[in-house]
Amino acid sequence: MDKTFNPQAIEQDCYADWESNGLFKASGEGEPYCILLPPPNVTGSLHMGHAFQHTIMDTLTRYHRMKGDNTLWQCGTDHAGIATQMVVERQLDAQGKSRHDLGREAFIEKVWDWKAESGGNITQQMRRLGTSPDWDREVFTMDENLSKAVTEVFVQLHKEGLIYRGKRLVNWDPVLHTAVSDLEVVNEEEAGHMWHMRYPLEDGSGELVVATTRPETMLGDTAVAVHPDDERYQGYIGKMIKLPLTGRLIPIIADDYVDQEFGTGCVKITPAHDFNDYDMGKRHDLEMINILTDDAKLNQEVPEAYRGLDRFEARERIVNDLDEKGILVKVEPHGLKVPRGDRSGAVIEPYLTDQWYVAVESLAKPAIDAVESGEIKFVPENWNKTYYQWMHNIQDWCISRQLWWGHRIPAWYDNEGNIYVGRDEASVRAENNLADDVQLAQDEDVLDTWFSSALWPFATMGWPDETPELDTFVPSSVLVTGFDIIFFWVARMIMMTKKFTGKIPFKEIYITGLIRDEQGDKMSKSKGNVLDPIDLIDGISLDALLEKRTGGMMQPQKAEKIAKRTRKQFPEGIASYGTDALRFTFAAMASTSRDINFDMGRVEGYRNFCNKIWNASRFVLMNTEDADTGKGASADSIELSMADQWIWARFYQTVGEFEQAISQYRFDIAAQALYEFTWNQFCDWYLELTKPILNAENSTEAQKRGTRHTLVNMLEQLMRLLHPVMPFITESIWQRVAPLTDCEMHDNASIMIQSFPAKPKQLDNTVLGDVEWLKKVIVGIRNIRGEMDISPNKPLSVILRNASEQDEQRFEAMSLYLTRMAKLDDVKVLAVNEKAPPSASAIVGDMEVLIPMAGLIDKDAELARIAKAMDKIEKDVLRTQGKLNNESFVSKAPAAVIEKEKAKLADASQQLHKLQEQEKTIRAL
RNA sequence: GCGUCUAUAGCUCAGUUGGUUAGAGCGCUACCUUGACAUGGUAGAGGUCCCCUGUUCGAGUCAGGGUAGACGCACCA
Repeated sequence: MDKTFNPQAIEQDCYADWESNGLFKASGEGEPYCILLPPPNVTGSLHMGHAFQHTIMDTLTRYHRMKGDNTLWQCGTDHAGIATQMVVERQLDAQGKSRHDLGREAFIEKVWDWKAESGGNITQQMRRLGTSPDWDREVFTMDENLSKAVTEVFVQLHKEGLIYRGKRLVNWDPVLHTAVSDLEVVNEEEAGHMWHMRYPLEDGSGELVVATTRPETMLGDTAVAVHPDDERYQGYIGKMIKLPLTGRLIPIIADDYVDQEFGTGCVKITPAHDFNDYDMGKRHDLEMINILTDDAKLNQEVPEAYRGLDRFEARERIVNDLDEKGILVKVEPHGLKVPRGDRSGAVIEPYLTDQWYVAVESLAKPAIDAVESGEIKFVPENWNKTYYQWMHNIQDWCISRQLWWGHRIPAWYDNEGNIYVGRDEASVRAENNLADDVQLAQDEDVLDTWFSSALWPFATMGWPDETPELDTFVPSSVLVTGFDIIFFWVARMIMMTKKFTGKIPFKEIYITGLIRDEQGDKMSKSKGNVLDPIDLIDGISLDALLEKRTGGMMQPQKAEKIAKRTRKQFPEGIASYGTDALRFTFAAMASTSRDINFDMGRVEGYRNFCNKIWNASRFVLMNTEDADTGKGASADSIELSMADQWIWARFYQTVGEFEQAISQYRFDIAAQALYEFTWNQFCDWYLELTKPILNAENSTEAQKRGTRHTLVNMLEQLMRLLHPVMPFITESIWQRVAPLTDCEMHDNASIMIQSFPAKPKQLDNTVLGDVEWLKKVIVGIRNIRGEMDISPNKPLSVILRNASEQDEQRFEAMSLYLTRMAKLDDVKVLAVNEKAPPSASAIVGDMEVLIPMAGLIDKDAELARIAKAMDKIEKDVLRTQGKLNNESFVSKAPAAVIEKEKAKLADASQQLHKLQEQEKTIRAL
């Protein structure tokens, strides 16, 4: 074995073996345990958020597999309609072509080509992360079977009237030329203006001043509204306005939507281009004049001068013209929320089109109930409030997209404009008795990507066919995902799964935090702070990292700043930390917090942890590989030392802590337990405690065998415990150590399919106390050495004063450990009344550990040390006395708490007394 | 406007139903190349738990108010 851990040397081979041996498959035995992978974009690549969530899912999957559950991690990828289509369109654009030049069929073929080219990328990266989903069950949302489910759901919902087609105002992206759902629109505060304009009455008897942030929409105004109770305008209601620039006559109407306090209290109404105006238009039966084309230019409905102008250009022209005509009263700066498409960044237009909708109200009810009843639990729990808030105000879902890449809507039109929905054209004809000569054209639109994602829990299990997987793995056990897609995905899966299977899709929803950079900023290409998980695994040179961060930028002017920052943070690039260190980091950072600032220092620390494990194993193997480890030996030929018994007891405590933490999705606590045990107990103490036995001349063969037996078996079990989080290093070490134990080894033996360490029924707690005592004595002596500046190499004589019977027994039993680990050449137990020479001292319970000062210890230094210790304890004594002297504390606090305080006071007073005695003795020298 | 979250060591974060002296990692200081490991060992320093008021025998933890910041939803003529 190498002296330092080298992850590259082991990871790839390991994975190939697992996969080719079929170890990722559900066993078919035991309790079902299932996790659904949130399908990543098929042509995407693995980012830190994926790596984080996948680590958690894989840890759960591996843990449950080892626990003997029938464990399935169902994986797959998403066709990601808009995102993928945009990528391919950009490629075409580079060749000076648009998708329309190719035509629908050829374009879609291009997308499939792109999928074939880049589609394996993210799944290969997942393999690098060590994830263990059942790859043979991998599905793609546009696979035949999933598409079948999509059609089936659409047809059934349509039949029930829950999918309908309607002309309504939608969020229109004028760059992508498609409708998008409410969720795909982000409203950001931007600086704008408020224009006030005079609208003259038709009869010339006056005017109303209206204010707007979008003056160009005035060309589509079909009313002006005032509040019905507004005294200022009582005389105006019902009169007509002559709309400037167009000369159209529009009514003044009264509607209590109008806020009298805001602006002038008069609102221009443009029903075809504003959601509120649309509602008002419906209420008052107003004309709806669409003045825009689908790329947001003014259309034929407007005066000739403005036709064909882009909306922003038109705004300028109209404002100018109004100003010239004296219609513009004033312009004020005004902050407003601007709706933009989350993909294109374009300003979204409310636009009147025909679209398909899902009527969600009846679907939402059972989905709300499922969470309210506790059948589905959010972890952390308060996310259910976010869920309820959205679900209780849910709007119908616009599911049609004017794209080409996606599931084509299963609807056909005849020449009369009749719509037929069905599984395919033939069944539409059959079901509707349409003659062969009736021409049918399929709807051009495709479905929102999230429509197919919503079916993930059951469509991946074979629905609409009746399959065993539907029975076994629906509901799945837990969904691991981010809060950013609770509405997009989680809520819709609950609705659809309830609707079509009658079951919930998952029992728990573990909402992870969002990975941010070390300063708490979101990672983004434009900020240049993106970390690629693969680069943390393999390492990357500074040059390559700079190229990655600054190459092909949308805003090249930022490149220099990014390069500077990158050079500063990674002057030598990024080191190779290996998968296990990265995974451990993610686990350790997975607390309940919603933002997780990724700290490179943690990765480095856990890389060191891997190295520690590696070297501990090296030590174990060095001492056992060519020796008798008691394999197959009878129990009576193996003599376990106190240290051996202690480490087992400590180990199972840790197993308990780990399992408890995992059951609550506290991966940070679980990781902490693993780290603490492995480093601070196993390495720092246990391995050191084996050395005296292995090296002592007078150890018996049974004792040495016992120690070796514990070394290999402990390490073997520890690897199992660590395996769910750190699959590679544990497999690699396990392969070496398991043959030294009684584990059954066959050709395809892997740690992956060993059972998880199980706590024996009885744990001997007495050894725990014994070894804790030993540790205290050793630490006390080391402390004196450290603070007195006595070389660790200098052997010391030690005297134990006021030792109880138990102290003496413990000393007898562990003197070998004590003398070796504290480097003592002599230990003497002082008899009662026997005088000790002047000494430095450490206190362990009632016992004092004395190190004679002669020739070793500086009087002043020891006095200083005692003063420091007394200071600490004095404060303690005072605080405790204060509490116990407080009558209300004594009368009101629970007895157990008072007892504790009393014991504490007694202990502290005794220690203080001893320190005072020591001080007197030393001062007298 | 409605709702959610965060504030603890220089940095990144734990801290359970209120109850020992508030913890970890990194960083820092001193010493140590000891046959597993310097990606290491030993010892140590470092805290006004954001502020105020309250409840309580007792508050980092609970309540009210405030400050600073993050996010979601709705609305903004």
